[in-house]
Amino acid sequence: MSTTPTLPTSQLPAGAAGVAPSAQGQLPQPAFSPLYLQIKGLILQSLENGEWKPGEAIPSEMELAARFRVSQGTVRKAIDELAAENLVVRRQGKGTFVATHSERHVQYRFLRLMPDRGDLDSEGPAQRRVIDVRRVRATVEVARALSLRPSDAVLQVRRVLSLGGVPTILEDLWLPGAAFKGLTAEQIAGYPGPTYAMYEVDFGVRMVRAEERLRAVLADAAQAQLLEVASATPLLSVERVAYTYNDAPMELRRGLYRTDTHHYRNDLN
Amino acid sequence: MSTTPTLPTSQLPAGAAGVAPSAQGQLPQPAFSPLYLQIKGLILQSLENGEWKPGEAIPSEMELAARFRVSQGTVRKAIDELAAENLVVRRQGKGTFVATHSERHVQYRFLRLMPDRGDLDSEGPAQRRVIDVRRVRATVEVARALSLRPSDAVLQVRRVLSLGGVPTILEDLWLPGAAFKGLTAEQIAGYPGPTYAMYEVDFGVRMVRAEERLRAVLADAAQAQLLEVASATPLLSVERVAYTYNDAPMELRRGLYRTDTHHYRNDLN
DNA sequence: CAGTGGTCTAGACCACTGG
DNA sequence: CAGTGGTCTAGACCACTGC
Repeated sequence: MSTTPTLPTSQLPAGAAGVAPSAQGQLPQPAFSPLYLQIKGLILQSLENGEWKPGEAIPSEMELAARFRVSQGTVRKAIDELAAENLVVRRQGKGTFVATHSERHVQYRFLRLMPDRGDLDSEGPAQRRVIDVRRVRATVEVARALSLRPSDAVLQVRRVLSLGGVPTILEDLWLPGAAFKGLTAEQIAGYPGPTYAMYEVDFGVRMVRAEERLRAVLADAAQAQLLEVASATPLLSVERVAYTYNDAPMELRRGLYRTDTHHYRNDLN
Repeated sequence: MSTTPTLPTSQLPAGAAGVAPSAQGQLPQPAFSPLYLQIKGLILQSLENGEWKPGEAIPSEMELAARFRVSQGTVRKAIDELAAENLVVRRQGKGTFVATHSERHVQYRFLRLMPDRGDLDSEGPAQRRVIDVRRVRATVEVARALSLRPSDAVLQVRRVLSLGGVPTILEDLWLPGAAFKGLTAEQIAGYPGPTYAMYEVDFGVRMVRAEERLRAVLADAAQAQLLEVASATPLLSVERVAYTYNDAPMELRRGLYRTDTHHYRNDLN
């Protein structure tokens, strides 16, 4: 990436603001897009294209300003939004880095389960026990959640996570077979770090956001056994769809959380 | 500017009361505070003092810039943060307004329960049925959550919310007796709008953020009857502490949500 | 020390709202 | 039309990091 193939839609003015929102558009949505949003889009494209890999630094604000022929302030505002969305991380004095799940600090980025006393760190690293990995065809529900066709190949994983030595989470994962070809049980069980970090490293899939739906359910016999609780124990069901860039769903996950010693924490504002 | 050659380590220009980040502390944290954060603090103070009431407009950016003797950009950055925290709302062409729970748009600001199909609006307004209001002494748990002394007076409310005609949420509320003196069952049941809006209007208490802890539990006999479900039905327990300014807790709430037709939705990023 | 992100200013102009 | 928030620029300086 040295020369500059950028300037795809070629709108970036040299010295003037503006960017002709639209000629005499009769559309109900003129869709005025300020410059910094266009810059944000361009940077986003480079992130998606893998021009900079997770953990790497992106060019400095000055460099990007020169590249896009805008002022530093405009680049700054674009990066501000990307940072707010956790797509990049700013580090004063060092640079701006592509966010990654492979960092001690942001481990368990999507896990909201907390012990009633203390914090997750005090319980040591989570123990993963993989129960089952199999290739199946997507059910209607899985297909819809992952934007696949029913009967498309899907990897299904079942595992138990133990916190502080106690089995606490029973999870079923569904992954599009195409993107995760060759995934093995050993990979899932043995990877040192978050599973989402493994997705990045081994498959180039970077999860950017997720949506969860929570319900209270009763443990059936099989679930109760795996979690070492009585049958009909109430469990917190957490259904999660995780997305990469462009709102593309890449993982469906259904977790059953024991909430006798832990709780799901959420901050509202 | 006139008399402001930018200020090294914190300080406010003439006129406004400074905030002096910290005395010559020997702390390892020098606590450098940029100008815009000091301005934010001053605006925050005015919000707390009630200089501008919920729903009212605050002075324009230009006015505030003049008042604090800083540039518009600095005021802007301060307001940006306040807007990000939902303390104020910006409206282009109109002004910046003190956020309020009394708006159709942001109704149910803290309620994350969604019908499995459709949205909350499609079910019409929630029906409130107040079961009980009484004055009690704070238990140890309630006292801790609300930063009170045990045996301090507390208002306890029990009510059932029905969505689309179906009883869906059983809630117990605990409010500091001092701040909510005179609260009646009629006020709670009859107020047209969110309960948090009633707190604002009738008691001058504005909730700014909240923390929730979720668990899966089983309905006991009394709860089951009120929610019209079988005993031992799994329910989502949502324990919420709501805070006003200065992180002062002003309400403890424990909701039991039916999750057979609804789910608790959470977006992660 | 140079390079990075972070703050602050001053001024210009644009988009939106309401009278 | 005037007033408000929103965008953009250019330049200066500060705080932090690493060599």
